[in-house]
Amino acid sequence: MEARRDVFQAIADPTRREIIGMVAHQSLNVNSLAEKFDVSRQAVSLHVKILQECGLISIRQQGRERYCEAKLEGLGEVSQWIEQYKQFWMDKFDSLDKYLTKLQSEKKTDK
Amino acid sequence: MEARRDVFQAIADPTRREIIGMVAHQSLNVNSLAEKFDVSRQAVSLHVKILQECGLISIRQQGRERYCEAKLEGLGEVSQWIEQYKQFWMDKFDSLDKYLTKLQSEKKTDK
DNA sequence: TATATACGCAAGCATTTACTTGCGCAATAA
DNA sequence: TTATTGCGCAAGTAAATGCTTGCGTATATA
Repeated sequence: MEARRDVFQAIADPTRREIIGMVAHQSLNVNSLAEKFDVSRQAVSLHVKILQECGLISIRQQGRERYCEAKLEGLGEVSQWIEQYKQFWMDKFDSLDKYLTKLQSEKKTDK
Repeated sequence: MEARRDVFQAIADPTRREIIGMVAHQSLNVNSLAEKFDVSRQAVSLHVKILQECGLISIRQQGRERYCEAKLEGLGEVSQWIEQYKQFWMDKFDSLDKYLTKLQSEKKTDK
């Protein structure tokens, strides 16, 4: 698990996306983050490390605790990539809202 | 290689992102797509299959050829996910342009 | 100072991934 | 009809991924 990962890879994992979501609202140290998941602290710790390496979060050491803070700008690369295609499909739907509504109704099958 | 993949996973692979990029401009059959890459036709064929399963491209069978057409709406899920965080970091940069410029200069180290 | 807490490092393991090669089959061209 | 071409379906393989279980080490707390 030592390959150089990029942001696209980082957000491919649902657990990591969740971590980003949680940290986006408030900084959390590794342990309290780990408590929210079913996997071990180690597993979460590793996800955190990966996210950090990709520049999606930063760590603020405070005593023996390490607080994770979201660096959402790191998503810019993905945003940019998506953006270039957005217009292509937006035309077909006239408006984003229309599209989102559609997406929402399709998503009802998930989870 | 049989797990149910989602869109985030699909675009995590650079080859698949390239395929999307190519197909976004014009439909291409599997073989002409494969010619553009260093990997075997089979490998590309598999990527195509994955992209299709994730709803990012659709296949139009025409004789013995299978044309891949981009279904960029499939990126909506990712777009939506990114969008929710975009405001968070946009504030810090005032404008998208400013941000993109920054990203660009950082990217000079890549490839 | 002794003990508990927060974490990272590292080794081990089952899957998944990305590819490859070989084979078979239907559609087209000779 | 007989090659040839386009492509999917395995089967096999090396590497990557996600996770776990020890173990070690600072930093707090009793």
